[in-house]
Amino acid sequence: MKFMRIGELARLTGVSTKTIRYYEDIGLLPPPEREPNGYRDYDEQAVGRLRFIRDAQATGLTLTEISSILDLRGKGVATCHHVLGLLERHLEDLDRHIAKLKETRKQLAAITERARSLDPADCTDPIRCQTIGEGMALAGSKAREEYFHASPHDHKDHVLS
Amino acid sequence: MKFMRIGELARLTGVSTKTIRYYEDIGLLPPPEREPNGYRDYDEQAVGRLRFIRDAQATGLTLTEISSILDLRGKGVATCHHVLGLLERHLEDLDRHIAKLKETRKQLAAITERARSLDPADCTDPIRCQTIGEGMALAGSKAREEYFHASPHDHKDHVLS
DNA sequence: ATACAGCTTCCATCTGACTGGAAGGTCAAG
DNA sequence: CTTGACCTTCCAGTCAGATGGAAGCTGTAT
Repeated sequence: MKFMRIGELARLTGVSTKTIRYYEDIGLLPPPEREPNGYRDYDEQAVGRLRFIRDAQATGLTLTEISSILDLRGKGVATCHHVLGLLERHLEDLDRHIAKLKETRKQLAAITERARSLDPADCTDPIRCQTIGEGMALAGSKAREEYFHASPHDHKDHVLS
Repeated sequence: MKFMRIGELARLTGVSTKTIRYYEDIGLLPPPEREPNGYRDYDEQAVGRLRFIRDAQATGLTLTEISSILDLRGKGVATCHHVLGLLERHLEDLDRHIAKLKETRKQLAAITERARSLDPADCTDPIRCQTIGEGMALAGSKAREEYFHASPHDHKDHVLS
């Protein structure tokens, strides 16, 4: 029964084929059926699983942790308790994390407010902008853009022009 | 004027001495004064800065980005509107991220609660443990409706049935 | 005087999560 | 029958963010 190949799965989930194979290598995705020609053949469960991986990753779980959650299948009581514990711990982490985010957001907002209140005419000195922009040219990690689902345009566009 | 050595700073912030030196290497922390014997001598500003780094890092900012933000704060200069734009985007990202985390937290909490409320003795059914795993998947992905439209409004049938 | 904790630099190594590229098989369209 | 888009494996490289260890100095306590 043919469902979809790796490229289709990649398109549906936004995860690259490279990464999908990598997930299979590390045991995060089960090896799918193969077509007679050797091509991977995924069912639609794989889509859900892959999307869950993406979402869980965004809440701060590592791939290893996600793997242990997904590996539950048929493992019985111990795993059940294990995962429940994992979940509870993660909830606490999440609460702490959210609290910190709010606090830091406040600080960042203050910095932004101060910057905004300065005279825009001061922006005529390229050296100054360059100084501030240094390191920002290096900023804009791809991983983070995924994490925040930021708009696709590069941070470099905003630096030094 | 002697304030504190690297070990004390590490204790106050929960950041290892190794990591503190590493942050200095990459320009995230300014080189501190030195005692006559060559030991690093930090003032209490360093504590705030290091704590800010930790918090900002927890929001998903890279060390490079944190560095540029700290430069902006430290110099008090710069009404480079591009930098301002970057900061404002960070804020928007943060708001989205916080909102997403809160929602995920809520869903995870619901699933955890249901799992916890089971009689532990009932946890002998491997299928049930398996369905906890599936429930997890439901928690993370709203887009999943596309694939489980069969009973989109009765999640309980998918979770811990 | 010697032990010991704590500091120094320098350099190598690790982990997590990918990402790239070579070398080659598959298959429908032109 | 070749082109081009996909697919395969395998292995190496990258990047961020640390972490470990060697070799050696400092300063206090027994």
